[in-house]
Amino acid sequence: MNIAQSPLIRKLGNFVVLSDGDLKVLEGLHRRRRTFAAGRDLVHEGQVSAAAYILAEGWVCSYKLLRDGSRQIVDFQIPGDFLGLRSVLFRTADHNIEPVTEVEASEVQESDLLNAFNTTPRLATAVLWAASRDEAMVVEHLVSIGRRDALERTAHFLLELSARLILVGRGTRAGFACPLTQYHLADALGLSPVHVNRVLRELRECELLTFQKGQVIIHNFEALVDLAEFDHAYLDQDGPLLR
Amino acid sequence: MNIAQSPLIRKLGNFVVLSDGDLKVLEGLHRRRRTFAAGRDLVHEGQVSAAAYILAEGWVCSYKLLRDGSRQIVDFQIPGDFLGLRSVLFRTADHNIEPVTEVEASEVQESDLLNAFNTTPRLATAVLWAASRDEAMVVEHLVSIGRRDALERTAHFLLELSARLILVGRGTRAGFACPLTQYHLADALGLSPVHVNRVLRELRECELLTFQKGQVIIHNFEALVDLAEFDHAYLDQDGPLLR
DNA sequence: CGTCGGGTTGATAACTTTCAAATTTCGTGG
DNA sequence: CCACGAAATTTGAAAGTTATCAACCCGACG
Repeated sequence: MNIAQSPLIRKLGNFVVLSDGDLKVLEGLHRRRRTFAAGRDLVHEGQVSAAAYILAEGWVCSYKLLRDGSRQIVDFQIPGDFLGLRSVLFRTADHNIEPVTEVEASEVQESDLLNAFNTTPRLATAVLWAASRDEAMVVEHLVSIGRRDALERTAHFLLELSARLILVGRGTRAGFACPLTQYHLADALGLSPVHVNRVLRELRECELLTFQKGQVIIHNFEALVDLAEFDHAYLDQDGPLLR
Repeated sequence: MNIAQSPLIRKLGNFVVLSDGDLKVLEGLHRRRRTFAAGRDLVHEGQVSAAAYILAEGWVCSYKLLRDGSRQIVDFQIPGDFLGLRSVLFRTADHNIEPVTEVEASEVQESDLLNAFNTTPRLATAVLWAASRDEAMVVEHLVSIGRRDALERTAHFLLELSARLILVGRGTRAGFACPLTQYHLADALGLSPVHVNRVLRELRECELLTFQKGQVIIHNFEALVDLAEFDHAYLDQDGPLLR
């Protein structure tokens, strides 16, 4: 794959203008490509992990397991996202990571990462930015679960996914391919799978969006945004901020 | 106040051993002390803010407001915590900050902060650590709201507060002073104030803990930890990690 | 005193889960 | 290409948890 097509570059390009030098360094991080099978945990809680990953293809989710067997998915990562940045800096993973689909990712050693940051501060800024965006997403997720009802919450979640996918060229306002099951949605949204099903039906019947057969089709973007009180300021930049 | 008593230093000291040089730099950050009245927002969403703060005395909360007037408190900050680290790096606040009590805080300019980091990398590590811990707390909060029922959730929240307060010398395993109202709890836990009241009653009647008149008294620490599935690994270090 | 911000309680309503079962989809081997 | 079994989706009914509404109480404070 041409480096310029990489979803990471595409994403970072929304935040900062990357020089040829930046691109070269980024390319360097993309050696050591690895593939992971769906379903088999990539990282488990408590694991003393060595590497971070840049997701090139496929989806993963970060989650925590509770004693009673229920789980809470904290976040999904899609192409262009970092995996385990924090685990690298702090040596121990505080959550599990499961590939939702087969995944291709570049393994990044701690030293290479720090090196890249030292060489190209602009890159460091961009990555920090991305990390900060991820944090903002977790906060927004928290707000959703705490104060939005199931319908709003689901709509918000799918809109956020949509915005993120558009940013890496994997979706449009009309919809996107989505490998998640209703169980994934349930674990992410803090709902039961059965209720997720009903909510999806309602969204469909209101002609807001359809989620079927791995496809999300957005019928009425405006109405969804309004329903979910979705504010994409925290995801979308209106063009690069650093030039 | 003697600098050695500062809650920030006390907290960071749990993560890294601070040299005299580190302490000196930290002390430098503590000029420009300011006081804020309870209830009047310190930062509001969208504000283009300039400074971060180190909380010396009092509690604040970070929250988001929804259209229907409900709010979700994302986190509380207690003495020794940083305020608005992210807003400084990214220029715009994505949430509101309200003092729960009267607050004393040291204003820190972006430049001073970056300067301190450059001078004393160990300090930068410690602060990063603290920031990372905050992130882990938000994640744990998310899990609570998503997958724990009201009782477990409340217990977990109060245990976490307890652990944090102990770390800065403001509490013991037996309890702590807590200026929060039941409304604060409700907004943090994603519950209604009425239900919080009932939950607190139940915790009291089960002789687990009492929350009354601004005091949290922990009657049965073990049972609470078990009920809440509380794992303080993410808060407590078993002694400093960097020497 | 009267008001106001908390706290407390009961009754009812709303939302979501759980349980159970049927149906559809999808990957794999025949 | 079809059959089969497992996984995912769908639906109904009943139960459970939490929210809402409506009072009432109490102590602080002007």
